Amino acid sequence: MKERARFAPSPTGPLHIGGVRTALFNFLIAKKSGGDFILRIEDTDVKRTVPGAEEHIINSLKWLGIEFDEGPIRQSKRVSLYTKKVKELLKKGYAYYAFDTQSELEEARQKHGAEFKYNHRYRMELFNSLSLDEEEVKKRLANNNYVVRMLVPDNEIIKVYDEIRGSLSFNSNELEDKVILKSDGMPTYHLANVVDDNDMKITSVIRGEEWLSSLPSHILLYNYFNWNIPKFFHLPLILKSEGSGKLSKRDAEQQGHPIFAVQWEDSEGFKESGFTPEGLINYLALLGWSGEKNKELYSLEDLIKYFNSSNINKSGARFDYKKALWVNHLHLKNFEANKILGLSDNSKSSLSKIYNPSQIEEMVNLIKERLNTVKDIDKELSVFYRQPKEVDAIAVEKINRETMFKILTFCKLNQDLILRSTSFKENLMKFGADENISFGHIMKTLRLALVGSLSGPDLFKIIDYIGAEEALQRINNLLNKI
RNA sequence: GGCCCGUUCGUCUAUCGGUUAGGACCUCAGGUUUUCAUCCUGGAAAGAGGGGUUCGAUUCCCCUACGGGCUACCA
Repeated sequence: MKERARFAPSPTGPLHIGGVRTALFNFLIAKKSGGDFILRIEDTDVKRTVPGAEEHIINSLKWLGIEFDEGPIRQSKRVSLYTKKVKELLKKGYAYYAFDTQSELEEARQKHGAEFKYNHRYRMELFNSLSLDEEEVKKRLANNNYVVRMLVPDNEIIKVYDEIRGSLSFNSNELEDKVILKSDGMPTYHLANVVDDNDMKITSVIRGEEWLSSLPSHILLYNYFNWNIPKFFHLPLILKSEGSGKLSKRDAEQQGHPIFAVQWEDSEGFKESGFTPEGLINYLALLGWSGEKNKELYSLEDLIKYFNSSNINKSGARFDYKKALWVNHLHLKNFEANKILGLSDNSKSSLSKIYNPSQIEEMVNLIKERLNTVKDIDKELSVFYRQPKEVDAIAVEKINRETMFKILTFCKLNQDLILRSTSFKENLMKFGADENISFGHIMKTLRLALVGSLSGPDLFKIIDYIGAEEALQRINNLLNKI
């Protein structure tokens, strides 16, 4: 069966990785069946709508390659549909008007304590079209300041089924007569969500676990409308990496990792931190889902192929930045040289000024396996087109200046050795033996001269690419510094 | 507080009643390497607790504990 799934964020803030994972699972379930993935913007809360948030959500999905087949569909443009449906419920007696002010509700909560619920137990004590006489209702309705609440039956067992958790049941006494139409004329999530999912023929509702407790209310609504009930998947939450609770922007910042897919205001996203969409998606898929045995590397296509909703986990998963980086590394080192180059305009243009395409490809292949993030690309490739800006001072001290001086001077005085690079290594070894200097120190010194630090790809290959003259110049530079 | 969901190495997870409880990240020890990284080998590391059911429970049931979510005219 072809599934229709939707990602339905509200534009009250930027898209964080919890949302990304929800979007991803929706996308995967839809695509796995050859069906459609829809983006619906749930902008029914006018006050909380954040300018730019919708754009951020769309840009994030675009960067990630999670393409939607329909949308974005904005709920704010569909208000007449919702009011129509509310009228239907009103007419059938499944909903009623309520006039209670905030302070009246507050008073009731004070009076009855934590157990207060706007349902059969207290609704007749409050101000609504069920408790008030017809005259009064008419009068209050004329003021145009009311909400509509759904009528929850008293003491009924509501059975629901969640694809991840199995069958669940709730007693309707625990439910509230939830507001479905607000006094500003906008629907609440509960109503708009059910109406839209039905209207858009959504077959699988895949959302975060925070919605599980309102599922029975939604089921009630489906029944009131006499609609088919879709499949529900309530995804486990992504928890903060340390401490308790679900991941938030604050914790992410405290623990030193991004939380948004792409940059939002002054907060760097995964993109800016050097993640590839492939890496982020792969890691997020593994957070709450287990794939093939012993398979850790998945492209988006792989995920579509292997995804199996029965392997979605039940419990919340802690976000582990180190593992996320490792997964990202896995992708980066498997990328084609050209793709890696495409991720860094800076290196691409700098290299192409000096080298031919096949040389560049070899260089990229040389540094590929050293990459954890996209940022590392420049770091690793820069030795090929730029002299080191500064030299690792601690390393210099470790090796000992005098020794370094000897080594560098030897290179300077024997330039022809470098120019005839085939025997360079042998000569260096011989020099080391004569002067009683370890080969390790010689190599480290040369590396400091050429790269500026102690890490990097094969030294002799670097010399091959940058050429003897450039190498000598860098050796001279260091000689002048120490 | 109430309702709901969950609980296997530090972390992500495998196991669909019988396993030396497997893998990955992290970590530690070796090896390869001119360094770092990669890579390879190996080690340490787990069934929350208590009751049942069963010949046999990590697995099924119950209780407790702990964790999470919800408890708005927010989504």
